[in-house]
Amino acid sequence: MNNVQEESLRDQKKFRRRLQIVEIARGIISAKGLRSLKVRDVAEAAGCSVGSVYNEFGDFDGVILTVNRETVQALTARLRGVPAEDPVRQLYGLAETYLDFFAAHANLLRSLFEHRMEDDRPYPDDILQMVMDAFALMHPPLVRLLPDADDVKIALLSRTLFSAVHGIISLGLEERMVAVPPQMLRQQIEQFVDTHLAGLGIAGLGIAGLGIRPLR
Amino acid sequence: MNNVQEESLRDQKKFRRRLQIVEIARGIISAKGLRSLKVRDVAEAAGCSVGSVYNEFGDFDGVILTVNRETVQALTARLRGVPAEDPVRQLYGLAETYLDFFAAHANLLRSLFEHRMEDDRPYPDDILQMVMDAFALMHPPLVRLLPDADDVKIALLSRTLFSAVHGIISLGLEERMVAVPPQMLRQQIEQFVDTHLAGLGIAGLGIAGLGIRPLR
DNA sequence: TGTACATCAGTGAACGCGCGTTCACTGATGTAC
DNA sequence: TGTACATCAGTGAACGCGCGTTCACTGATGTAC
Repeated sequence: MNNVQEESLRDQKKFRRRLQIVEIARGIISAKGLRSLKVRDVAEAAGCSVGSVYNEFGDFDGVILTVNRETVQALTARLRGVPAEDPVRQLYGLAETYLDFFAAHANLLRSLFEHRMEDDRPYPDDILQMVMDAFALMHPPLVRLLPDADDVKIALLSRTLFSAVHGIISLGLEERMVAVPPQMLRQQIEQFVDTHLAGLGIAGLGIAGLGIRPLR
Repeated sequence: MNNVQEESLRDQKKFRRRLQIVEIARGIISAKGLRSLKVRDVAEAAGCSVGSVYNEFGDFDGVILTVNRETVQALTARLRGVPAEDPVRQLYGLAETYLDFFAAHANLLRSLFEHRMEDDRPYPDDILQMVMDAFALMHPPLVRLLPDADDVKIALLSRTLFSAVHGIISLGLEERMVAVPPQMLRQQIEQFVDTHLAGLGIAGLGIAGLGIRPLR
């Protein structure tokens, strides 16, 4: 018996179960949407009782928030992987990576943005912070492209770009109000970034034009 | 007794009750959000029984959809009121009017965009059509500004602009993920339109700049 | 190594509540004569 | 105008179901000696 902190058999099982529950919950949200997530379904699919879910997560919101937390983390990891050599390409890359991630995990992203807590409890700060950090990834390339702009303006611009791109993608993928065929979304996003950068006085990559070359 | 189609006393009462129910429901959605709308509350506040609500609307979705329908109608009316003399000013006007309407009726707009039907029944076509018509109001000014662009490109551009502005406003008003102080939202929208029009090669109004004049 | 006791995760039936929906009944309004 | 009957909106208690949550109990794992 060594004294190094070691996981007991109990703790290992508990940990595996926890992972299992989260995995199942994520699968259900991803496939059928947050509104279709039920404790009983999770418990059954995870091969345990509903009590165990409560044992591990306190309440059902705990499960949802864990999934959402991991969703931001995965998104952030993907965004961090965008090459940063060229700031213009980086901005395109961030937008396209967001699109790809959103398209692949639409219901997970919706869960992240739409989940409301019970009885007005506040949304966990760490998750909000991670979302902020994620779109702060636009700051460095923007600073490089607009060396004269101060921090406040960069921050505002990055919020604008994020919200705009988010709006185009989320309404676009919904296919309800704004009927854009999914295969055109990428083109639409590229066009958007192109035009917006041009408006900032930055020459874009000129992809998928309107027949109008920005800053020709 | 004349034969001209006249409303019976019964019909009048029925009609007033219907208006009353819709009015109450709108008030509740607007004040507390769609999720807080309950048949019993509506009936009590309207001074009738829950049965009457069902009598008039078939099911509860019927009430919600009626409110949503009137929301798009009100929005469209406001957007049609934007002066059309100058196409550039018209585009700014449409964006700002949308912002004002959204800010004043945030929960009604959210109800319009977020409401999902029970058991996958399709969302009523007339409402979807009205939303499409609303943002098709951008077409004429865009056509005037970009006479060389074909219809498809104009349509795509208007969808992009609508989604982007919608994203900026809806995330902005939510104050959760994207913490923009409400009084800055107007400035943010103006800046966005400014920059995007500049990117399209159109001189904007140059409001609220980044310290960078588009197409200087 | 073995035994006795302590701990604590796991269990799932039962609880409780919210809430949309129904339906047999009532009574006001409309119609016929 | 009055009376008798028909119609149909209005009523609200009761239904039914979904679903998050609890809790007394079980049994596996850990600890002490």
